[in-house]
Amino acid sequence: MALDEAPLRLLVGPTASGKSAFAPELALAIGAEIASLDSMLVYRGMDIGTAKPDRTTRARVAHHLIDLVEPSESYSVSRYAEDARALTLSLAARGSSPLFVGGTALYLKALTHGLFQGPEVDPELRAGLDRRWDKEGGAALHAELGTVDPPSALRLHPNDKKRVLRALEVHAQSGRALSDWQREWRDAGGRSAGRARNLVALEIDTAELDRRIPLRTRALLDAGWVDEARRVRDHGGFGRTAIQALGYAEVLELADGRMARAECEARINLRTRQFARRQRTWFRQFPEICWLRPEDPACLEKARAHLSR
RNA sequence: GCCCAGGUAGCUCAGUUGGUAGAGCAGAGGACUGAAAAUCCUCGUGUCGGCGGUUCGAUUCCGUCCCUGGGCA
Repeated sequence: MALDEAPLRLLVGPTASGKSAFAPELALAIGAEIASLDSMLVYRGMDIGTAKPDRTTRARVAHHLIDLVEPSESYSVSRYAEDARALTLSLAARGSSPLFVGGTALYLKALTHGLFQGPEVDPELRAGLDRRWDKEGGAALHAELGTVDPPSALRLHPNDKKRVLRALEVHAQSGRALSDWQREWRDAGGRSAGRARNLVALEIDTAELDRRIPLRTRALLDAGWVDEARRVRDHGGFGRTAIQALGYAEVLELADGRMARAECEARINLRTRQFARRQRTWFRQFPEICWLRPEDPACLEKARAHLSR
């Protein structure tokens, strides 16, 4: 179908690498609109802590896949894949196309490799498994997974609660092993596994990142992050996924006087650096990435050329 | 100046009844398909403060010196 023929164009990079500043220039240069590739920009009202692009920027270039749900709602990679697909179709219908920009590697993989058509989350089922994990212990549930889905049990560490529970959940819902779904998906080539894609990433030294992160944390706090976090909590609250946004838990402790400002900043800086490192690990899984340095005067031109291949 | 408690991994500390030491955190690497800014796994040689002494052997015992807290003057 037409959707799968259009090459994906993406700009990725670790947090604080300068994507937000660079993206509008690049989007204008290639005649695209920006589609966020970020699991935390989807929440309305979480603007400061997630460093969401501001109004001025969004007025210059249209930004999509931002502010999709309330923080109290759960969002997920499957919803993202659907939303991204719908957006691509609607842009195509008016002769435009998206430039995906962000740092959520799982969403990137969902875009490039697609998702198998398996069962969605069943909150009650999952809650029940969660209770069993606490009561019977992870080893017992991992052993149980070994009887219904040996490949997944082999692949997953017994302590990997999140994935062990998901694998059990998939089997309980569909009667099929998660590994079956995945194998079938791989064998079929995936819905868009072969889809052409042009991937550009911003490269930044860890020393420079270490310099920028504390400045960014301080700037976000000075811009009113504490009030924002309080506002979200007092109006609807944080859901299961939104509360995972880096720093909000710490900022709420600061708001309640349970943590000092200096400690709060230090803690957020630490977690941000660790996050950036995990992102680096992820991006190494995409050998086709064209790495560019933002300080290179020809960066924009190189990115434009790479995405226009 | 005297008394007490400490000085062990980048940080906070444990420990060795004398046979050259290990946790947490940090850091590095890895994994990752409906929670992903999440979650999980792997990786620990460091003059055990300095110098002497006792000993086959000292980080451990003894002496002395230095440093850091606290107390008394």
